[in-house]
Amino acid sequence: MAITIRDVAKEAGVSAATVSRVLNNSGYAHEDTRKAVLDAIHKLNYKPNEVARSLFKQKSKLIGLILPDITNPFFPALARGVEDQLREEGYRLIIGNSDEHLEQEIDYLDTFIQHNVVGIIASVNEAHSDMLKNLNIPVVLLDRTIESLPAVYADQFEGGKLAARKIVELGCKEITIIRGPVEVKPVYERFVSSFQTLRQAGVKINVFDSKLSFQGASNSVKTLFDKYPNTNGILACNDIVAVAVMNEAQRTGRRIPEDVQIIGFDDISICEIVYPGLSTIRQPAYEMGAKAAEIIIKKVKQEVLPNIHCKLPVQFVERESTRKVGD
Amino acid sequence: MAITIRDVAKEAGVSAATVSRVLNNSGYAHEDTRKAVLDAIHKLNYKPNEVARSLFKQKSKLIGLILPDITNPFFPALARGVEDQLREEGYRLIIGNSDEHLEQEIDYLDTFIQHNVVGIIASVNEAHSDMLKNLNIPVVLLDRTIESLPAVYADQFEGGKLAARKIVELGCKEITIIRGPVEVKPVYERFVSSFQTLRQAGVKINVFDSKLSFQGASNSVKTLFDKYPNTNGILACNDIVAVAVMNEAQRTGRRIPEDVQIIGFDDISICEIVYPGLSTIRQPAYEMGAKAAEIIIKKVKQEVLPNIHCKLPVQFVERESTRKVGD
DNA sequence: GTGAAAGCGCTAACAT
DNA sequence: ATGTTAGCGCTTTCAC
Repeated sequence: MAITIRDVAKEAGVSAATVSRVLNNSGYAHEDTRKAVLDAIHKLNYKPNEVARSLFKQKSKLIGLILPDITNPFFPALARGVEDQLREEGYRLIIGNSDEHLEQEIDYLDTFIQHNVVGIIASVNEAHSDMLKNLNIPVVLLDRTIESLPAVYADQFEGGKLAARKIVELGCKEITIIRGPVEVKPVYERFVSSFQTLRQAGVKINVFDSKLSFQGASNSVKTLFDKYPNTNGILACNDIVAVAVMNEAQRTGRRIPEDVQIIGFDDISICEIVYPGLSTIRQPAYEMGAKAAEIIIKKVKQEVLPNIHCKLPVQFVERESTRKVGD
Repeated sequence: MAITIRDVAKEAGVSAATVSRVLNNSGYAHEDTRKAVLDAIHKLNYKPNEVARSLFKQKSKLIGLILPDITNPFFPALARGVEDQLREEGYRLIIGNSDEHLEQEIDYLDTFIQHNVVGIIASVNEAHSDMLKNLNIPVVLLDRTIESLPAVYADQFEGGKLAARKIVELGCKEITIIRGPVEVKPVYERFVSSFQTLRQAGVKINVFDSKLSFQGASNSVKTLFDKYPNTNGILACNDIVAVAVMNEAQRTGRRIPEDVQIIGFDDISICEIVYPGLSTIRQPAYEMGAKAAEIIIKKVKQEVLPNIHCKLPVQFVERESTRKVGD
């Protein structure tokens, strides 16, 4: 059917082993044979069968990626970072959405292993991470992390603090923190950090709960201003929720930022195109993905690193949903 | 290292061939041996090596998916549809973003083949589709399609017409169509259809160009109202552009929908959370992905279908960026 | 009904 | 410097 290494061997008048050697730059090969082989490869447009390679070597060029839900714009940004970095090194990505279901995570993990993936990058909740520890291939956690495994993530405490500080500096007196699901660690951390910071600042604090998804956020947020009509500063757990809040604010006749200031979290692309532009805490999602890919590649290449925890910096991105009172 | 079929065979006191038979429900197996084998499998937690299977059978359980850019929210919706449908049947997804670069598409295609994928789902521009025709595995085009290959897509002409009709019905007299890149076929088609429909309606038509991406749309759109200050109805080539336009409209002091009405295209999640909510032409992205997956599976199973072109319906989703004048 | 043997395409000893 | 051989884990004839 397809062209095999034997076809190339025949064409070049050598053995399959020789072709393999020039292909992999392993062992000796006379310059002339080398040329002949390369010519044959070119002529037949031969592409080695990765499956056969994988079977023999017990390792593929595949990396498994498990994400909660690619439909949430933060994750595609991570995924692109991973993919672009991986491609450079000849690796490919098998991707799986878990929808936060343990069962699906396990399912994907199993099939990743069955496909001889050489490494796994995953974003899972703490409670789900057990099976990741017993894998005998490298694992790097991304965004959602746990202590005992290598990880790449953004500085949630700093982010939470930054957001809180800003909203206080901006002059808000009654601040509502919108807390996402507490099972999602980074989201919980930013909440805690914001809360503590606000506490110290001595402002009035409200806590309001919301889902993270589009649908969920939109619903959750509807009662926000009924419950806290006088809130003039809002810290949202992510940008989606923040945009939903902006919507609700405007719907109830509030001006942004004059009446309510809003700060999001993540800096997904939407922030820049909504009106008014959404001020937010930027997580370098793409870079996080790329970093995770870089680490996994190093591990695959046996460069044994310590249990590395790579914390990337966040930053406040100022747009129009915030403005210093009096400016 | 990992548990192989031989381990199971030993455990069950049978040969590997027998294990294989019960595993695949092929050939005979005495009920008792069957049970013994199943027990052994369970006891050892054996999972067959898909790579070995793939090598022997010359076909894997992998499907390749090529998308322009997963960072554009329309595509994750497609991808989820594909993935969810595929998972049900035990298939897994290798995913690649092409960024519309022919080179990257070819690159991914090559490595898909090298990994023995059994089918490919792709969203590529017409000019890039040549190499897809010469593959000897099933291909289904998704969203961006060409005549000569099986395809799943939404009815762009109907969508374009619908949008145009609506904006006229709504009472707009000077309508601006924002045209995306003409190389992107569905985008071009909806433009043509809108344009024709508007033509027949005898309203004043402006045509304005924009990129499709967040960044691109945001920039492109900045001069829109300088150029057409009196436009009171806008047909955007996609929702991202539409939101960027809403931004620009509000920035220039226009009220939506009182001063300008805006209709987007796609119905991505953002539409629902922005303020005001964006009226749009809905493409059933998730269903499109699922349908493409369904077709590719059928083809993989040799159910030879004709060169199927599956056109899914679009619909107008009314939100707050449009309102009948006088209402 | 079950086992032995061959082979998918490749690579890594081991010979030569 | 190159070829021969064996084997990665699986499935499928083909004997029995």
